[in-house]
Amino acid sequence: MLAPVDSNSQKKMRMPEGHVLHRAARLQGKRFNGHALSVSSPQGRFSDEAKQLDGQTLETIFAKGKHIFYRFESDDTMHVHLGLFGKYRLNKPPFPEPSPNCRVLMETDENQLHLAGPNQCRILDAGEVDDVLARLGPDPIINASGDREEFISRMHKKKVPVGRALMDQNLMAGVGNVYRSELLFQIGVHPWRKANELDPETLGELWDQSVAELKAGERVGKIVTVEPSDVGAQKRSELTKTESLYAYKRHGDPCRRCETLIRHADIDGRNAWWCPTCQPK
DNA sequence: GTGTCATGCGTAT
DNA sequence: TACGCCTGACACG
Repeated sequence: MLAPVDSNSQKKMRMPEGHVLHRAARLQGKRFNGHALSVSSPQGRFSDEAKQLDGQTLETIFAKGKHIFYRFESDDTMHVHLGLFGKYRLNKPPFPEPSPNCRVLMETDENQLHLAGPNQCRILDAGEVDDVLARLGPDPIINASGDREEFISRMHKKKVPVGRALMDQNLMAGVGNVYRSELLFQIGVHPWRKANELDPETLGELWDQSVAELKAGERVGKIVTVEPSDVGAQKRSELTKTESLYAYKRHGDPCRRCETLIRHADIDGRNAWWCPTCQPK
């Protein structure tokens, strides 16, 4: 079981939009599903709950939107929402010391999961899990049968800017501030266009683009929306860090397609970015 | 060292 | 609309 020192990679997962949680569920599930876990809370804020879970077998990990659920053999389910700051680390032996703010530490002999800074971390029963899931709109990474139509239907009733609607987790679960700007750029829609004034084809295109981009983000572990040809590259893997996005945080920089300067403005307290030429009002 | 900002969201006013 | 909550990176003096 001895591992070379440099293989103890601390896989930090950032950017807590939906793709991060689905990726976390997949990667963590491979390591922990079906195992009896040692569970503790070095920080102390989850101590009672950790005792309740300690020694139980984890049955499954699943995600919807930005929420992730760990169902144990007792049917107790740990529910985590990372918020802005929450971070996971997956460690291999020899395990590092947990940081003082480590809310939850889950271990087998082979793997350690370190969770710090979550917005929410609590144990739910089956009914409470259903309540959380029911609050969430269709998730493009799950993309279940009928979700596309459901999304179009929900959006079509909203007389609010589409830039606001996209952040409403009840309309579509998993999109955050980065994907909001990127998806609207990709389909050429200005963030202030009213959701209910977009035609069904455009809303369908928005759903399809969300499916494609969030699934790609889940696979790669980061948000990369730029088509390589728009920056003179051959494939996405050749893009540098600063080349990966079209609009997000690029105000004052030229659009990658038309060179118009990217603009930004506050929508409900969060910045949104767009190209005034590619996304006409 | 201090202040600010951030890829989120719930509650109070 | 404001605030509180969770934390870390960065700019600034």
